[in-house]
Amino acid sequence: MSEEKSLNFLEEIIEDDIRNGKNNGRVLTRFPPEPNGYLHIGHAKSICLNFGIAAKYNGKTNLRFDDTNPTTEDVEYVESIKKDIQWLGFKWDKELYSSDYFEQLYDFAVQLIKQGLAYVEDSTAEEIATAKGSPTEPGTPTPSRSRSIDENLLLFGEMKEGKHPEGALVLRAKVDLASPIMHLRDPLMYRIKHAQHHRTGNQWCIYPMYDFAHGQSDSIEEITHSICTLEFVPHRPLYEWFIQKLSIFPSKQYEFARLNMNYTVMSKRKLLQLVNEKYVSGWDDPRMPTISGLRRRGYTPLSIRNFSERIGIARRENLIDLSLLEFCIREDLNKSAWRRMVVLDPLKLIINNYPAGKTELMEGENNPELEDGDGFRQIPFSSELWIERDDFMEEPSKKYFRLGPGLMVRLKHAYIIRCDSFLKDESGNVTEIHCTYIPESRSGTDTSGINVKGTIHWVCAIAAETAEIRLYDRLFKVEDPSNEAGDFKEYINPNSLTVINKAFIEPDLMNAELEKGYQFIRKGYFSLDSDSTPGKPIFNRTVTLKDAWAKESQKS
RNA sequence: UGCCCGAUAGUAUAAUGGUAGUACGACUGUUUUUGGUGCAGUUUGUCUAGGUUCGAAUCCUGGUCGGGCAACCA
Repeated sequence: MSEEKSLNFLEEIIEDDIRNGKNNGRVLTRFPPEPNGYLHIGHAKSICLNFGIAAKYNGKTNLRFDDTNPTTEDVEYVESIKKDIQWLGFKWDKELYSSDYFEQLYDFAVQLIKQGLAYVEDSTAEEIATAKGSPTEPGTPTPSRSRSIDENLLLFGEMKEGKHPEGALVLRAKVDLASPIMHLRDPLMYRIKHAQHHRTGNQWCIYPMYDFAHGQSDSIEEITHSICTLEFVPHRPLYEWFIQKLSIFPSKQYEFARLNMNYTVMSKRKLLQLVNEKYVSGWDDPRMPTISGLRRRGYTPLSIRNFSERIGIARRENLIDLSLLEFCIREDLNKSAWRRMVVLDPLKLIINNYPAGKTELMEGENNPELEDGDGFRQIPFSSELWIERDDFMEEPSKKYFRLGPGLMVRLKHAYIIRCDSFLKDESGNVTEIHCTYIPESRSGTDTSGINVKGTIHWVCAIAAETAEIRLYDRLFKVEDPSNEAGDFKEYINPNSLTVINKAFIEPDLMNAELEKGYQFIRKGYFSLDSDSTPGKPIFNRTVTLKDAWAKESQKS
């Protein structure tokens, strides 16, 4: 029937597991964000993967907040993360928190101490680091390593009870200080933090490290396939070590390459800097690669899901072209966005032979891609119009299909006109152009027999409303700002935002709705910004249309 | 210089020992009342040197290149 689509390597693993009856064919994944920032397009890839792959194999996905570091986390982030996942169109099975397991994790730690596999360390962070050795030299034991089990139990209990200041003691796993895998050189399991946790408050003053929380949480939930990004590959031996020593459910970790995209940054640390240092207006600034930023910019959930599908899943490092994301949103919006006419850079056009004061209503389909145009709207027309300044050239080149002295164009949804003359101000700028219209050329009932090459958009000067338009360009001037010398912020594109205070919009756009895409004909896709107030719409440009003319004219 | 990943067109991603394909990009033509869309087509690739094999992108060995690992972050 349908074309067999090739599987990515994770799907192959899962199909293999199902064939072999592993976990009785059960598939349970999890999406485990730390609530210390907003989700970005890279997380969207992971969300689509985790939720998508589970759904494909009749499994489920838990949402688990990996909240083991109270000093960086906040409920604001928890709420934004939940909203973004739902907006993308996914439903989690259980909403869970690593902090739900603090008691259980503590018991696990006690168990390991009793097994002689964990000890309380009293060296400083620097001393610990030094004693770990280097990749080419083995580490050396600290005096704490030989502490008795009873003393370890006593001290760990004291840590929990808050008898020690931050930094005084940590709990370490006793693995192998000579391991060629640095991660196995007695990693930290617990540290003291006298901090307020966003869920457990002051109940705890010791917090498990990632390595002692993540795998165990997976295991407690009986996650079958714990999918994470490549930077966790070195953690896998430890992940397995803890599970084995604790004799708990053997969740398995698999890694794929995280998404990198050119002309932006994708680390929460850097995104946080952009927000805190006011390079952008917030996490949802339309220039941000965050899901909330893309939403505000006008991206649709479908476009992001399609994007995630197209970029694929592999273990190779990648740098995806922004143009692919743009293709995905154009593809979706072309099929769904209502067409409207807006003049961004206005020039007055007067039709000399059209009766002054007369108005007509022209009819325009909402979307020519859809059946019956997806309905129609009325567009007022009169003898005075606004057209785009770059749709007129005083001395047009050969390939220019628009207006110039003596040239004819079609006014979209209206008449064919011919340019007769134009006016200039004292500094040489064109201020007004005068035309003649062909009465029998009206759209739909054209009997003029005239063919013109160009069609331009316009807005009736009498009926026009106005709006603020925000145009966005890539946030960075270079493809990979993190890879450049110096601070990545030096490479921010100073022209990433252009504000047009007063654009002329056709009246129907006063009814524009949030999170609905509009195509401003010949200009791009736009959506209403949440800063809009009644009677004062603000539009964000989601993405331009492909513009073959811009390329053509750049050549010369 | 210890350990671990990885390497297929500009960018991604398939081919699971048997014709190197697909998408985006680029380019050409065509349609079009959006220089948009659609349609048709062109272009460019298996890191390298050996080996195994009738046959290698795929398996083996060496090399090269790229990335990661020594946070009281996740």
